[in-house]
Amino acid sequence: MPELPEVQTTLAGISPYLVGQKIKGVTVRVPKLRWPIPHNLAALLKDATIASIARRAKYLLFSTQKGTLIVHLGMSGRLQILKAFVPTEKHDHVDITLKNGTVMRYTDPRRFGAFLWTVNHPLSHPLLKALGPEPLQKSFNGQYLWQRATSKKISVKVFIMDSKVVVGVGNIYAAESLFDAKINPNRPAQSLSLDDCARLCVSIKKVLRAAIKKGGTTLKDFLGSDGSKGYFSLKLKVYGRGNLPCVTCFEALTESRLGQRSTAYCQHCQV
DNA sequence: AGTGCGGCCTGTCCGC
DNA sequence: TGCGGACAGGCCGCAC
Repeated sequence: MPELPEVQTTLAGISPYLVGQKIKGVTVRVPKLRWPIPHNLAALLKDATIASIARRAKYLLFSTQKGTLIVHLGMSGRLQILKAFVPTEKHDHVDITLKNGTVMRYTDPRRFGAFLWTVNHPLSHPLLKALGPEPLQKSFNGQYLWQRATSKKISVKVFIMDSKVVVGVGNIYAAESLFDAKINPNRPAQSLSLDDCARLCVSIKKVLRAAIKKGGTTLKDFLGSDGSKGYFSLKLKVYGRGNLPCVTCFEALTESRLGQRSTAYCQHCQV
């Protein structure tokens, strides 16, 4: 499931093949994603040149002179670059074909992803305008997090997964970051000290950077944008390891649910 | 305003 | 072997 590191990896994987290229045509086979793909997307993109591709949170922004294509990979979405003909399979919903013959193919079994179009500045789009800071930028720091946590009764795990607080921290990385910072995920956000918040910020940045470096944590749904099998070996310390021994103290990890999400942590190490 | 949760989907795994 | 149900998950949007 693409989290921020996977989206970043996808961006890096597809950019060299797409930026500066002119679009020959777009085929939409299944328009029913999280929201319907605009019915005229093919007409909008035909003959457009992809000037640049950027990432904001988990959204990919394809800029053209006509407007911006906003893509979200949802839970199971994947973008691949095809340099030769490959027959479509069941969940291949969109092809964007370039004049040079290269195809960017979107595959998404669960169809939680999105293809949207805007002629305005993409960051002013309703889905993007209220987003919190990027986790890797300097303004995301202990002071900021501590201020935002004031009077917040929700658990710190749910808090850091709120995209209005900080973007790109999904369930896996929230659990891993809290373990790294030695903070119990059940603690109310407002109970965190400034020092806790500073440690947590450092841990979030550390965990995300490590994952980006490894090319993203790769679960079964993800393939690299070049189509190669991408089982990267990022070792998760708590996520999915309920009842297994803590890597630090060897006590059994606790697994519970927080905000309808499975949460694993060490009751001994995380205070 | 802050919080909690339903819904969107399909593949996989479990128990009967 | 087949089948129903639980579960996984990002994130919007609604209800309290």
